[in-house]
Amino acid sequence: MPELPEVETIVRDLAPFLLNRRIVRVQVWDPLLVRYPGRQDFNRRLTGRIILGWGRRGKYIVGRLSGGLTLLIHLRMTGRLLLNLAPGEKYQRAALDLDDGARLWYCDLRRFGDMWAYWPGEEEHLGGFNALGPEPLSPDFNSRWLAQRLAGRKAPIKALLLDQSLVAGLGNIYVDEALFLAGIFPGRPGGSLGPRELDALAASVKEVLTRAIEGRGTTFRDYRRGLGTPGEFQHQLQVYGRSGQPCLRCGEMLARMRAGGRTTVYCPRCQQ
DNA sequence: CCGTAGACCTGTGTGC
DNA sequence: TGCACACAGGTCTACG
Repeated sequence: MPELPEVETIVRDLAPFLLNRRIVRVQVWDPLLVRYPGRQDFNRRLTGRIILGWGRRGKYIVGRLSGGLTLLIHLRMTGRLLLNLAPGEKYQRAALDLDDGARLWYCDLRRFGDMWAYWPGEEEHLGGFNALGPEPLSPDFNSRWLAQRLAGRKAPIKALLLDQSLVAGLGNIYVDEALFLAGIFPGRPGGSLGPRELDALAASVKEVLTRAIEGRGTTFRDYRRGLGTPGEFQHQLQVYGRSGQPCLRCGEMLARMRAGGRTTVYCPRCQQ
Protein backbone atom coordinates (compact mmCIF):
# COMPACT_ATOMS: atom_id res chain seq x y z
CA MET A 1 0.00 0.00 0.00
CA PRO A 2 2.16 2.81 1.14
CA GLU A 3 4.94 4.28 -0.93
CA LEU A 4 7.31 7.03 0.12
CA PRO A 5 4.76 9.88 0.41
CA GLU A 6 2.38 7.75 2.47
CA VAL A 7 5.10 6.55 4.83
CA GLU A 8 6.46 10.09 5.15
CA THR A 9 2.98 11.35 6.03
CA ILE A 10 2.46 8.67 8.65
CA VAL A 11 5.83 9.43 10.21
CA ARG A 12 5.12 13.17 10.33
CA ASP A 13 1.61 12.65 11.71
CA LEU A 14 2.80 10.44 14.54
CA ALA A 15 6.10 12.08 15.52
CA PRO A 16 4.61 14.73 17.85
CA PHE A 17 2.80 12.05 19.83
CA LEU A 18 5.66 9.57 20.02
CA LEU A 19 8.83 11.57 20.58
CA ASN A 20 10.19 11.25 24.11
CA ARG A 21 7.41 8.88 25.12
CA ARG A 22 8.24 5.67 26.95
CA ILE A 23 6.92 2.33 25.70
CA VAL A 24 5.35 0.69 28.74
CA ARG A 25 3.77 -2.39 27.14
CA VAL A 26 4.17 -4.36 23.91
CA GLN A 27 1.61 -6.78 22.49
CA VAL A 28 2.03 -8.74 19.26
CA TRP A 29 -0.80 -11.01 18.16
CA ASP A 30 0.34 -11.97 14.65
CA PRO A 31 3.18 -14.50 14.57
CA LEU A 32 4.12 -13.36 11.03
CA LEU A 33 4.77 -9.76 12.07
CA VAL A 34 8.10 -9.79 13.90
CA ARG A 35 11.05 -10.65 11.68
CA TYR A 36 13.82 -10.11 14.22
CA PRO A 37 14.48 -11.11 16.93
CA GLY A 38 11.93 -13.68 18.20
CA ARG A 39 8.59 -12.40 19.43
CA GLN A 40 9.51 -12.74 23.13
CA ASP A 41 12.83 -10.94 22.70
CA PHE A 42 11.12 -8.30 20.59
CA ASN A 43 8.76 -7.48 23.46
CA ARG A 44 11.56 -7.52 26.00
CA ARG A 45 13.77 -5.27 23.92
CA LEU A 46 11.08 -2.63 23.35
CA THR A 47 9.46 -2.53 26.76
CA GLY A 48 10.67 0.42 28.83
CA ARG A 49 12.45 2.17 25.94
CA ILE A 50 12.06 5.86 25.22
CA ILE A 51 11.41 6.93 21.63
CA LEU A 52 14.24 9.36 20.85
CA GLY A 53 13.84 9.68 17.09
CA TRP A 54 11.24 8.94 14.46
CA GLY A 55 11.97 8.95 10.75
CA ARG A 56 11.77 7.28 7.37
CA ARG A 57 14.15 5.59 4.93
CA GLY A 58 12.59 4.50 1.64
CA LYS A 59 9.33 2.84 2.65
CA TYR A 60 10.66 1.88 6.08
CA ILE A 61 9.69 3.62 9.30
CA VAL A 62 12.69 4.00 11.59
CA GLY A 63 12.30 4.52 15.35
CA ARG A 64 15.43 5.32 17.34
CA LEU A 65 14.99 4.12 20.89
CA SER A 66 16.94 4.54 24.09
CA GLY A 67 19.86 2.19 24.61
CA GLY A 68 20.80 2.31 20.92
CA LEU A 69 17.91 0.07 19.86
CA THR A 70 16.26 0.65 16.48
CA LEU A 71 12.65 -0.26 15.70
CA LEU A 72 12.19 -0.84 11.98
CA ILE A 73 8.71 -1.15 10.45
CA HIS A 74 7.62 -1.94 6.89
CA LEU A 75 3.89 -1.70 6.12
CA ARG A 76 4.14 -3.63 2.80
CA MET A 77 0.72 -3.62 1.09
CA THR A 78 -1.93 -3.05 3.73
CA GLY A 79 -0.18 -2.20 6.98
CA ARG A 80 -1.46 0.72 9.05
CA LEU A 81 0.15 2.48 11.97
CA LEU A 82 -2.53 4.31 13.94
CA LEU A 83 -2.46 6.35 17.10
CA ASN A 84 -5.40 5.18 19.18
CA LEU A 85 -8.00 3.34 17.21
CA ALA A 86 -10.88 4.31 15.02
CA PRO A 87 -13.96 2.44 16.25
CA GLY A 88 -14.43 -0.78 14.31
CA GLU A 89 -10.84 -0.92 13.08
CA LYS A 90 -10.10 -4.54 12.15
CA TYR A 91 -7.04 -6.69 11.55
CA GLN A 92 -5.24 -5.64 14.73
CA ARG A 93 -1.80 -7.28 14.79
CA ALA A 94 0.13 -5.41 17.48
CA ALA A 95 -0.05 -2.51 19.93
CA LEU A 96 2.45 -0.37 21.84
CA ASP A 97 1.23 1.34 25.00
CA LEU A 98 2.90 4.66 25.81
CA ASP A 99 3.47 6.24 29.19
CA ASP A 100 0.87 8.96 28.59
CA GLY A 101 -1.92 6.43 28.06
CA ALA A 102 -1.89 6.58 24.26
CA ARG A 103 -1.71 3.38 22.27
CA LEU A 104 0.01 2.92 18.93
CA TRP A 105 -1.76 0.22 16.88
CA TYR A 106 -0.46 -1.85 14.02
CA CYS A 107 -3.24 -3.22 11.78
CA ASP A 108 -2.67 -5.20 8.59
CA LEU A 109 -5.26 -6.99 6.47
CA ARG A 110 -2.88 -9.04 4.33
CA ARG A 111 -0.26 -9.62 7.03
CA PHE A 112 2.72 -8.85 4.80
CA GLY A 113 4.07 -6.18 7.15
CA ASP A 114 7.30 -6.66 9.10
CA MET A 115 8.98 -5.30 12.21
CA TRP A 116 12.54 -5.59 13.48
CA ALA A 117 14.13 -4.47 16.76
CA TYR A 118 17.90 -4.48 16.40
CA TRP A 119 21.09 -3.19 17.90
CA PRO A 120 24.19 -2.08 16.02
CA GLY A 121 25.96 -5.15 14.69
CA GLU A 122 22.75 -7.03 13.93
CA GLU A 123 22.14 -5.43 10.52
CA GLU A 124 22.53 -8.77 8.75
CA HIS A 125 18.97 -9.59 9.80
CA LEU A 126 17.39 -6.62 8.07
CA GLY A 127 17.01 -7.95 4.53
CA GLY A 128 16.31 -5.35 1.87
CA PHE A 129 16.83 -2.44 4.24
CA ASN A 130 20.57 -2.88 3.79
CA ALA A 131 20.41 -2.62 0.02
CA LEU A 132 18.34 0.55 -0.34
CA GLY A 133 19.37 2.97 -3.05
CA PRO A 134 19.46 6.75 -2.63
CA GLU A 135 16.55 8.75 -1.31
CA PRO A 136 14.76 10.10 -4.40
CA LEU A 137 14.46 13.61 -2.93
CA SER A 138 18.17 13.83 -2.11
CA PRO A 139 20.83 15.20 -4.48
CA ASP A 140 22.31 11.70 -4.64
CA PHE A 141 19.41 10.70 -6.85
CA ASN A 142 19.96 12.33 -10.23
CA SER A 143 20.37 11.55 -13.91
CA ARG A 144 24.03 10.63 -13.46
CA TRP A 145 23.11 7.94 -10.95
CA LEU A 146 20.37 6.69 -13.26
CA ALA A 147 22.74 6.60 -16.24
CA GLN A 148 25.27 4.61 -14.28
CA ARG A 149 22.79 2.11 -12.91
CA LEU A 150 20.63 1.70 -16.04
CA ALA A 151 23.48 1.18 -18.50
CA GLY A 152 23.02 -2.07 -20.39
CA ARG A 153 19.79 -2.98 -18.65
CA LYS A 154 17.14 -4.59 -20.83
CA ALA A 155 14.27 -4.76 -18.37
CA PRO A 156 11.45 -2.23 -18.75
CA ILE A 157 12.17 1.06 -17.01
CA LYS A 158 8.96 0.54 -15.06
CA ALA A 159 10.34 -2.64 -13.50
CA LEU A 160 13.72 -1.08 -12.75
CA LEU A 161 12.20 1.91 -10.96
CA LEU A 162 10.39 -0.48 -8.64
CA ASP A 163 13.76 -1.92 -7.56
CA GLN A 164 14.47 -0.34 -4.18
CA SER A 165 18.23 -0.62 -4.67
CA LEU A 166 18.01 1.75 -7.65
CA VAL A 167 16.00 4.33 -5.75
CA ALA A 168 14.28 3.92 -2.39
CA GLY A 169 10.58 4.56 -1.97
CA LEU A 170 8.90 4.34 -5.36
CA GLY A 171 6.02 1.92 -5.87
CA ASN A 172 3.40 1.21 -8.49
CA ILE A 173 1.52 4.51 -8.23
CA TYR A 174 4.40 6.95 -8.34
CA VAL A 175 6.44 5.07 -10.95
CA ASP A 176 3.49 5.32 -13.34
CA GLU A 177 2.95 8.97 -12.45
CA ALA A 178 6.62 9.86 -12.88
CA LEU A 179 6.92 8.08 -16.24
CA PHE A 180 3.84 9.93 -17.47
CA LEU A 181 5.22 13.26 -16.31
CA ALA A 182 8.54 12.50 -18.02
CA GLY A 183 6.80 11.35 -21.22
CA ILE A 184 8.52 7.94 -21.19
CA PHE A 185 6.87 4.67 -22.27
CA PRO A 186 7.01 2.25 -19.30
CA GLY A 187 8.14 -0.66 -21.50
CA ARG A 188 11.30 1.07 -22.71
CA PRO A 189 14.44 -0.93 -21.84
CA GLY A 190 16.17 0.92 -19.02
CA GLY A 191 19.45 1.13 -20.88
CA SER A 192 17.84 2.75 -23.92
CA LEU A 193 17.01 6.05 -22.22
CA GLY A 194 18.99 9.04 -23.42
CA PRO A 195 20.52 11.80 -21.27
CA ARG A 196 17.61 14.17 -21.74
CA GLU A 197 15.16 11.45 -20.82
CA LEU A 198 17.13 10.61 -17.69
CA ASP A 199 17.13 14.28 -16.71
CA ALA A 200 13.38 14.41 -17.20
CA LEU A 201 12.88 11.18 -15.30
CA ALA A 202 14.89 12.21 -12.25
CA ALA A 203 13.12 15.58 -12.18
CA SER A 204 9.71 13.95 -12.60
CA VAL A 205 10.29 11.51 -9.75
CA LYS A 206 11.19 14.38 -7.44
CA GLU A 207 8.26 16.49 -8.55
CA VAL A 208 5.66 13.74 -8.21
CA LEU A 209 6.88 12.71 -4.78
CA THR A 210 7.09 16.27 -3.53
CA ARG A 211 3.54 17.01 -4.61
CA ALA A 212 2.27 13.70 -3.21
CA ILE A 213 3.81 14.49 0.17
CA GLU A 214 2.11 17.89 0.04
CA GLY A 215 -1.12 16.00 -0.71
CA ARG A 216 -0.50 13.71 2.29
CA GLY A 217 -0.40 10.57 0.16
CA THR A 218 -2.82 8.63 -2.03
CA THR A 219 -5.76 6.76 -0.53
CA PHE A 220 -7.15 4.20 -2.95
CA ARG A 221 -8.32 1.69 -0.42
CA ASP A 222 -6.19 0.80 2.57
CA TYR A 223 -3.87 3.72 3.24
CA ARG A 224 -4.72 5.86 6.24
CA ARG A 225 -2.73 8.66 7.83
CA GLY A 226 -1.41 8.30 11.38
CA LEU A 227 -4.64 9.56 12.90
CA GLY A 228 -6.87 7.52 10.61
CA THR A 229 -7.83 10.08 7.96
CA PRO A 230 -7.26 9.45 4.22
CA GLY A 231 -4.76 11.26 2.02
CA GLU A 232 -5.78 13.60 -0.78
CA PHE A 233 -3.36 13.00 -3.63
CA GLN A 234 -5.69 10.51 -5.34
CA HIS A 235 -7.48 13.56 -6.77
CA GLN A 236 -4.31 14.62 -8.58
CA LEU A 237 -3.30 11.29 -10.14
CA GLN A 238 -2.75 11.55 -13.89
CA VAL A 239 -2.62 7.88 -14.89
CA TYR A 240 -2.68 5.40 -11.97
CA GLY A 241 -6.11 3.79 -11.75
CA ARG A 242 -7.31 5.67 -14.85
CA SER A 243 -6.93 3.13 -17.65
CA GLY A 244 -9.70 3.52 -20.21
CA GLN A 245 -10.19 7.16 -19.27
CA PRO A 246 -8.93 10.08 -21.34
CA CYS A 247 -5.39 11.41 -20.88
CA LEU A 248 -5.64 14.68 -18.99
CA ARG A 249 -3.03 16.20 -21.28
CA CYS A 250 -3.99 15.04 -24.78
CA GLY A 251 -7.36 13.32 -24.48
CA GLU A 252 -6.16 9.97 -25.82
CA MET A 253 -7.55 6.87 -24.06
CA LEU A 254 -5.12 5.71 -21.37
CA ALA A 255 -3.85 2.15 -21.92
CA ARG A 256 -2.94 -0.64 -19.56
CA MET A 257 -0.04 -3.06 -19.80
CA ARG A 258 1.90 -5.48 -17.61
CA ALA A 259 5.44 -4.47 -16.63
CA GLY A 260 7.57 -5.56 -13.74
CA GLY A 261 4.77 -7.96 -12.87
CA ARG A 262 2.49 -5.02 -12.12
CA THR A 263 -0.42 -3.36 -13.82
CA THR A 264 0.89 -0.27 -15.57
CA VAL A 265 -1.15 2.62 -16.95
CA TYR A 266 0.20 5.03 -19.54
CA CYS A 267 -0.79 7.34 -22.37
CA PRO A 268 0.05 5.82 -25.78
CA ARG A 269 0.42 9.29 -27.29
CA CYS A 270 2.29 11.19 -24.56
CA GLN A 271 4.61 8.30 -23.65
CA GLN A 272 6.48 6.98 -26.69
C1' DC B 1 24.55 -11.12 -13.08
C1' DC B 2 19.87 -10.50 -15.44
C1' DG B 3 14.88 -10.94 -16.05
C1' DT B 4 10.51 -12.98 -15.08
C1' DA B 5 7.02 -15.90 -12.74
C1' DG B 6 5.35 -17.51 -8.49
C1' DA B 7 4.76 -17.15 -3.52
C1' DC B 8 3.41 -14.92 0.67
C1' DC B 9 -1.98 -13.44 2.74
C1' DT B 10 -6.74 -11.83 2.86
C1' DG B 11 -9.92 -9.44 0.91
C1' DT B 12 -13.05 -6.99 -2.93
C1' DG B 13 -15.05 -6.60 -7.37
C1' DT B 14 -16.70 -8.74 -11.72
C1' DG B 15 -18.71 -11.89 -14.82
C1' DC B 16 -21.23 -16.13 -15.66
C1' DT C 1 -27.08 -16.46 -4.72
C1' DG C 2 -22.84 -19.13 -5.71
C1' DC C 3 -18.60 -19.79 -7.71
C1' DA C 4 -14.39 -18.85 -10.19
C1' DC C 5 -11.14 -15.66 -11.34
C1' DA C 6 -8.62 -11.28 -11.60
C1' DC C 7 -6.69 -7.94 -8.99
C1' DA C 8 -4.71 -5.12 -4.86
C1' DG C 9 0.19 1.48 -2.73
C1' DG C 10 5.39 -4.81 -1.81
C1' DT C 11 9.10 -7.64 -1.72
C1' DC C 12 11.45 -12.43 -1.75
C1' DT C 13 12.86 -16.72 -3.88
C1' DA C 14 13.55 -19.87 -7.38
C1' DC C 15 14.60 -20.84 -12.01
C1' DG C 16 16.17 -20.49 -16.91
